[in-house]
Amino acid sequence: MSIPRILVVEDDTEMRQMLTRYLQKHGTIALPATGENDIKKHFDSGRIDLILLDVMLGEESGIEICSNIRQEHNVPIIMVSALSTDQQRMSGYSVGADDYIAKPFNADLLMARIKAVLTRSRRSASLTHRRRQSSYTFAGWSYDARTSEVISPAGYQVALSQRELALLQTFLANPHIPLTREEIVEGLNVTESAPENSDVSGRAIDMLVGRLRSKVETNPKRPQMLKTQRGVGYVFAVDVVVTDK
Amino acid sequence: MSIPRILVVEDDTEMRQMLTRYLQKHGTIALPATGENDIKKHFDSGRIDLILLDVMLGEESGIEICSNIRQEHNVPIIMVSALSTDQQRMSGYSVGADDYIAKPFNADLLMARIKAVLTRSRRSASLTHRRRQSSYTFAGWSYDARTSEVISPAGYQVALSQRELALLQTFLANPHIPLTREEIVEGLNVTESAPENSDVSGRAIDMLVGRLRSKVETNPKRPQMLKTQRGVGYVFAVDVVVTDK
DNA sequence: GCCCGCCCGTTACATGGTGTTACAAAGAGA
DNA sequence: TCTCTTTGTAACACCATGTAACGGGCGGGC
Repeated sequence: MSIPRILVVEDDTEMRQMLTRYLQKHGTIALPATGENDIKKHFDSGRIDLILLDVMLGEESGIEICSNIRQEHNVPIIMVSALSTDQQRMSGYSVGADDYIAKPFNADLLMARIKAVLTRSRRSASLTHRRRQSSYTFAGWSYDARTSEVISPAGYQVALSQRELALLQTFLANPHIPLTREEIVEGLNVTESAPENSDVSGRAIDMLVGRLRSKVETNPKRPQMLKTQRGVGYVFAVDVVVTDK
Repeated sequence: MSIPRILVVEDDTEMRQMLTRYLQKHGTIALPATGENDIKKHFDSGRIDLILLDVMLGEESGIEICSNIRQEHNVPIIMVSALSTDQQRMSGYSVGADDYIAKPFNADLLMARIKAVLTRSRRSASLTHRRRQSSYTFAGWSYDARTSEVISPAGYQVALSQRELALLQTFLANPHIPLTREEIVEGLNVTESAPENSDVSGRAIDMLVGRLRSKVETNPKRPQMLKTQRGVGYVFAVDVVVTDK
């Protein structure tokens, strides 16, 4: 892939300059924009790989802009905001943002998330899936990606940790496909928009799978869903129904 | 596919109305029915894509109705019931229900299952997208490739290792055909999505066959199914019935 | 700031699957 | 029947994986 072209939509001049400089220093092309009109111009004049969008743009609402962009383009969007309540986060995701980051943010964290989103969209066909507000059903279980709620066939809500959720999501995106441990790690890095989890060591995935099994398998000793492929990795061995909301 | 037409068989008026309204809101055509007579009328008057069938219908037994329908039509059936014990579930499946859901149920979950069943039946209609989701029957045994379950004639589930399963699958795909050890190794490499098992050494297949025999032959000393072709290899010497799901 | 609890990776050990080896048993041919 | 070859079987060893226990790190509450 060529150098990523990132559109920085931010009305505060200082902030905008800071961001563009930072992005350029990190090997990307940063295109400054202040509002919806600018965005359109940039779209007309060339490829855009990602949009960094401030939620509060004086007059205009970032949320609305995000929603508009989404209707026309399939470009990844990261929302940036001083507001970080779940409420805000929700409305960001609900209009199709791929990630959401709160001000003030650590610059390196931002870079990591940008990388994650770019990687994700590059391979969205294979390992990963867009983070949409889908809900999944599998073997009587249901998982709502929006609320991260996991419901057992008996109707109980099961509490999974973040990492376990990310693992589950990775499997749900690749049912019936044997995944190597490396692929799973990649999947986790993409699903969680956390700073690149180096995670080089060996058995961590095994542990994680074990812990997920203990929570979602009826009989963890004889797993029905999270099956081991000896010498390969793991497979999610049940059908998954995805319901877009 | 056109809009799915779903027959809702439920004697409780409130429940029936609730269900039909919900289904209609989700893009399906819901046809209300209260008993077996209604069902027949609907079958005569048009296409039915799926039946949602309450187990407890006052006088009539849903199980019986299900069984009757199955004898005449090949329509998918989802049983709905307040009883969710495994006992009940079993008798539901044993008369041919495609799924079983317990009251009270989450409406979205129900919708997801409906979608799953409809997708499944659509898939089986088109020859192209057939995965190896077949189930096999041979000499009283059954093997479900989807769940990898092997059931003995007596009804016991037999646990086979991955390699043994792959071997069984290889034989099931080539009944009555003598296979050399090399051909079997190839078959295993195809069946298992494992890294090319070089498997150069000699006797491994013999061992594998031996182990499979010890699990599926009544008298492993005098094998009836996995017969040895001296100087050649092995044959799977019973008829196999393949049932696509 | 301190303490507590949770997440999660690490480590060490247990378990189990699978190929190898060795030897016994069964066939085939002389 | 004797002998050679092929196959069956049990014991073993190796390695991938399962699992329990530990501990560092981090965030929340006081």
